[in-house]
Amino acid sequence: MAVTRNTSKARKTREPLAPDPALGEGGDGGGHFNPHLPDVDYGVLDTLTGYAIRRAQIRIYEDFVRSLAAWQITPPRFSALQIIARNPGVRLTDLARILGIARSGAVMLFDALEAMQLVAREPSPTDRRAYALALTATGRQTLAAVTEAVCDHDARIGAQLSEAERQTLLRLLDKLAPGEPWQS
Amino acid sequence: MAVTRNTSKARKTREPLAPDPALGEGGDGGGHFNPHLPDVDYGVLDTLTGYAIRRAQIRIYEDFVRSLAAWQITPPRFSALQIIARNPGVRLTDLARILGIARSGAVMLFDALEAMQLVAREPSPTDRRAYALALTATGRQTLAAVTEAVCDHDARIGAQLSEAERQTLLRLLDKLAPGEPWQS
DNA sequence: TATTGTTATACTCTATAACTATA
DNA sequence: TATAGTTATAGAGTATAACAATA
Repeated sequence: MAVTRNTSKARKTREPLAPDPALGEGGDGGGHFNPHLPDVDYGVLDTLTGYAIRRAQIRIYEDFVRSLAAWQITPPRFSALQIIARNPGVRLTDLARILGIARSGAVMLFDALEAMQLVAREPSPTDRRAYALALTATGRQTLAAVTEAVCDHDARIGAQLSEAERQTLLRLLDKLAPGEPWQS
Repeated sequence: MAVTRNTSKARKTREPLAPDPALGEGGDGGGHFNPHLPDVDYGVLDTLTGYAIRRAQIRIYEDFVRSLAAWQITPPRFSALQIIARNPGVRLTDLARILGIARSGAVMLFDALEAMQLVAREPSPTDRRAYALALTATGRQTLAAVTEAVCDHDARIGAQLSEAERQTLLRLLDKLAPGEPWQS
């Protein structure tokens, strides 16, 4: 089937997905990731830029999901909400490209947010194939609160750094990930 | 079933998994992730430490997998090989804790490396329940070549940075991800 | 009773490919 | 012919829970 906007058939909404079972406190991998256990020789891993970033990313992801659990908001969902809020009328294809995921993934991500009443598909004024993605009123209110929680989380993870250090970190990370791929 | 080490029944070896279909050049998400498209308003995302790290991590992961495709080595596989090489006799439970994954995941990861003839289970001298994990002769040779390729990759992604900047980056990332979780 | 390795199962995420409607 | 959105399917990766052997 294709775009069912103008038919009476209700769209199949997807259930809001669980935030991330990887972080359940229950049993096995339940604890917190410790990036540097004592009595362990990490070898070359300790000298690699890539591993240092991976370590940080795991910890940040954990804290993000914990901090936003009450809203069922994960990092990709927050990114999508921000992009939609700041770029009104983006299409699903745009969203996919911006987030670096496949179009089908963008549809699933958006469907989850739609089931949470945070976003809606509006008709594109220029292309009858496409939708203009938008936040609902609820979505705008929720995003305001969520953004505050995300900024709190981000401040918490950066608390060990001075503001000057944090700016330096952002600048160096930006240089690390330029627009064009690195030369092979 | 439990530990079948001393029986004649052959263990079920797992096929080496494909490196990561997410990076296929074929169709949809096939291109390279561009962390900062023009004409897109990223809003608060541009100010978040967490998003900057996520951007960098995606790009680094892509380049890692591309660089190591010939060996079928992914970041988790490389980490596991390094840990086993530098900490002879670690058990599967140790490996899981070090890498921050569940024990069942460590088994699957190790099984994949075993199917590639890079590692082997040796009897633990002190605990008949456990194995002492070790590299095979092939594993040691392969790891030497793979480590060189990984270091080349890491140098490439850090090429935009001076060595002083790279050291600063590592130091700041280390401060960001300390041993203990951040205070809620 | 607790721990080690193992297996079964489930779920998330992501991709590829085919399809409909429209450009 | 190409593009937008959708769906189906498949795969990797991770988790939880139960189990046998051993501590």
